[in-house]
Amino acid sequence: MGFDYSSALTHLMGHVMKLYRHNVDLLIQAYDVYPGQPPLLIRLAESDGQIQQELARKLTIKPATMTVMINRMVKTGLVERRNDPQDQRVSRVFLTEKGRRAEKAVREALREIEETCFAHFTPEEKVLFRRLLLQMHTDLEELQSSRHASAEICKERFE
Amino acid sequence: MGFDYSSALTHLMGHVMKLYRHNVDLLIQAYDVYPGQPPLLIRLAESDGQIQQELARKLTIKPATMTVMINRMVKTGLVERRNDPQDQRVSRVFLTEKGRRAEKAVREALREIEETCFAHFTPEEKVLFRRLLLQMHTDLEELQSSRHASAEICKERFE
DNA sequence: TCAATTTCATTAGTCGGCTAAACGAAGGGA
DNA sequence: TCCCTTCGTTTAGCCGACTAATGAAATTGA
Repeated sequence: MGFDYSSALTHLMGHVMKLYRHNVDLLIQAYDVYPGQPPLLIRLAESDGQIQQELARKLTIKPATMTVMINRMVKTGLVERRNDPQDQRVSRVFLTEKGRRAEKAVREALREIEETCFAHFTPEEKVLFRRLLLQMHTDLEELQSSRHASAEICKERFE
Repeated sequence: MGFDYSSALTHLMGHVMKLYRHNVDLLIQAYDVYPGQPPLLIRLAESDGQIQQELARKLTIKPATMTVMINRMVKTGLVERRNDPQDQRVSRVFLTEKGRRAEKAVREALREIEETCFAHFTPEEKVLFRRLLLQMHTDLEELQSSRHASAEICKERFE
């Protein structure tokens, strides 16, 4: 009973993340970059010509999502696909010149927003904040895998 | 330059929120409830028969999004629309019996996950965590409105 | 060598969010 | 009264994420 969702910390956290994303959007749309694309641009700038599966793994999204995202970014001219002569299954993704320029601007925008977000945090608070987030992450993964495990047991029972 | 997006706190925070949402999904899908719907169910349980605009305001989503969400929930039998005899423009939204049962289960699931998230936080850490999130929220809103203001000035200059 | 399996990518269909434009009802002013 | 505006909702179309099913190339094994 007495669980007040409105005052939950996760609720507040989701709210802040939404506001964060909105701020990012406002700053990047001038470069033909859409909200989900900054991480991909940044990963490509770190290492051009990666294959889609690897990129999907790094962004923690599914390969199918990556395919669609890249299609759109090809259309807006930020990236291009090239076939790998060694393996015809894979396609390697490269930044175009426009993509390279966009990446610089977008990373600068992210830096600026990051700075704003934590402008009033003391160094100790930032360290603590990170530790708390990592703690949440650990416990959520634990919860997920424990549920997964019990589902497996259920499955076994029916086989 | 030296902005390493991968080690940004916002990046970590987004990652944790994604994991959170995934955990929620796993627990609620048994009740025909989809990821965005729990907040709506909970708001309706607090006060049945609200109009869509009011609900959209409370969930901080756009009325158009609310229309589509409610269409789906009507289809899965969680809620129903009724016309307001006083004002033919609005439609009031009510929980069905199934919706009421789902709301109870979903809120319990959210409570459980919330508990897991913060199981290893001391009371002081929870208080601090909330304060830090609110600080971020304040600064992000400030950033957004300042940019809005400068955009207005730009606009004026061209008129 | 050739069939079976694995692997990477794509397509189709769904949900959640948005904007822009349209539509219908309610209200207000001349 | 009638037109104009405002207001709530809806529709269409886009991006981001997912799953499930399919396609096509590479690899494995008999």
